[in-house]
Amino acid sequence: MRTRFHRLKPISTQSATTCMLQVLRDRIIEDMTAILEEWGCEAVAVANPVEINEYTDEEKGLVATPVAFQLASELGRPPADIAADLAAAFRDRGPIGGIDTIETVGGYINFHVDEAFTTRTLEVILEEDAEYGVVEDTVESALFEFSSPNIAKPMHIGHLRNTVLGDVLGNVLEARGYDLVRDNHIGDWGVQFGHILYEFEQAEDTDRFESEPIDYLLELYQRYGRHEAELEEKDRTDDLEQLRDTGREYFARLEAGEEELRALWEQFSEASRDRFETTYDGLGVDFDTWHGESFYVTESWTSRVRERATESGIAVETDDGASVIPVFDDDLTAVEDPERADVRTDADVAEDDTDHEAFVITKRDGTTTYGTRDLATIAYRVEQGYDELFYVVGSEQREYFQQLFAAARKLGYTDVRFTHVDYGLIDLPEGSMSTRAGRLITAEDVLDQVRENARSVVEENDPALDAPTTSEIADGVALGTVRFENIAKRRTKNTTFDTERATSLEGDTGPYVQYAATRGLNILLEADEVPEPGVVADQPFNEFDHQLAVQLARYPLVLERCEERYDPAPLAQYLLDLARVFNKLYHENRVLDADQSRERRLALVAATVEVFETAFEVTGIPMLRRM
RNA sequence: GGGCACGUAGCUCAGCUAGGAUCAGAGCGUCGGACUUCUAAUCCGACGGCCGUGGGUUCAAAUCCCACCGUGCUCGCCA
Repeated sequence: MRTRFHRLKPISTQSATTCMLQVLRDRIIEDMTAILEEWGCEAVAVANPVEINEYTDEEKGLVATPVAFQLASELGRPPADIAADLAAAFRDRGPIGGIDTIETVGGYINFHVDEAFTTRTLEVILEEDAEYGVVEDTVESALFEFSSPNIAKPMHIGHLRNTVLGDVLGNVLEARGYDLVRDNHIGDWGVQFGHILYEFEQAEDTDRFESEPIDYLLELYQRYGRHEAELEEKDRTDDLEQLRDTGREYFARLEAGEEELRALWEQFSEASRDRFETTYDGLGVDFDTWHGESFYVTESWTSRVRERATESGIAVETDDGASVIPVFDDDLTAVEDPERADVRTDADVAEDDTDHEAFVITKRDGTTTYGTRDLATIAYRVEQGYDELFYVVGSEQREYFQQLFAAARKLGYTDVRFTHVDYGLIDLPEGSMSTRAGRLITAEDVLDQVRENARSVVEENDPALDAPTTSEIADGVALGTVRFENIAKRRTKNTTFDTERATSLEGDTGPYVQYAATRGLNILLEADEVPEPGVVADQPFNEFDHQLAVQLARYPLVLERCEERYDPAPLAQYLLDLARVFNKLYHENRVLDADQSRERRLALVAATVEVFETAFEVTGIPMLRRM
């Protein structure tokens, strides 16, 4: 699915991407620093002295600085005067490549880019090809955990968001120089499997597992929930405890390795993984490893961290035989950061101390908890030698992860960086999702609905199209819709799921962006060859051409911003902008039959398609030949 | 109650990290225009907002600080 429809030959290979805007900004800052030093005002230097505007016009420069305002009180002169002097000083220092004129408007100093900037931008994109915006030197090796569905349950729209967000963010980090191992940390262990195993043994309809394994397992899970609820409702407290004990006992037997239960569990696990594979195929998502939680139990990592905790004295045994690591409030400062984290390495808890939480690593029945397995996972990953561990997990687990990281530091895992990439919850109009209550929308349901919507649009637009092509386009549009939808919002936002909106193909959506890219691609396919920007640089560009070139220049900065925020949303927003600007150009300008600008515009369109393709690879949005 | 997020047009959201200049933006919805042209899944226009509230910092605040209000999540020997 990540095929590129065309590939432009690289003219030269470059090790690192060139961001024209970055080059300009750095140069201007350099000059400005020198000037301010001459003036004796270097102390005024501020965090962000030079701004890059998204658009350029007659008045505003693409690059500008309001630094004169900051100097005004220092120098006791009006900003406009200072700006004029500064601009003159800039001019005296000689020309800046890519900058044409330096003008002032009030206290602003505007740097207007020239044609050489535009040409160079196009050249860089066409030369660097798929490497445009990419940082090639490896900065860090990291384990990147995302998706992580639970077996015996279907993937729902929450997993969908996690999976797409995680996959795209992973791509962003790789483009920014991270060496990632993607791990699907399957939720395949815990007392809930004791519950399911118990219900399975009680059930008389177990033959249904063969034909519809996931639905059946889900039903068993819900059955247990109903049994609990019934007893609770009737206030049969003793029976309820009895049921819970039994569930715990089944899990304890599973964890102890009882063969019969283990064999059943294997079947559950395998059926679930098969189903997940299908969903991931449809989404175009891949993992390097699928170590589930069970892996760390089976491979004795849980025992190892327990021993380590006990021997080092950071864990204490409670009266009823459980083992806990006390995590104090003070332990939680900057736990993610290996440089700044500072935790207590004893477990001396005064009788009435309340400034700590007990992080349980052995329950009183001897079994592991989610936390035990996560610590074991950290132990394993640290031994693998990663610099950083990423966790793409919902924000509802924020406090938990703080405690987990603190516990890991106490265990002596002090060199690795932890990053919890949290994101807002998705709930339904009727309330929060509940698998147990059957209140959920599955990922497959959403995909199917979008495919159906897409198919009917394709059939309406192009009734003569053959069936396979229709499906191919519909699938491509559906994937583009779902992937875009799940990354376009800032990740910290909560969302109430709206089926109509989430499956819509109109407005600020994936198909809008795909359509623009497809139009561009078709212009290229009509043209026989793409000229070199430098050779045709004397052909005229109008404002639409220039706006588009400016958008293209921004791309590397957008990727950088995505990395800084650990959020692909800025990239999605950028794609909307790029598509808008391109659509406008498409409407206003002719390319193939332009009088004087044909070749230069072809280079511009080629660069645009290149950026679309590169960004599509990052976001996993398919590039379509037609739609 | 403590902690963490979020609060911008009727609705869904950008913009906030690094405060700047018509910076109040997009989409949906509503109304009205544009296909003999490289695909109209497009484009253009109109309508629509004291940027939750109140203070503060600053030459300058949607953006930073404080307080408050509202919403969500969280504080399990669940995951």
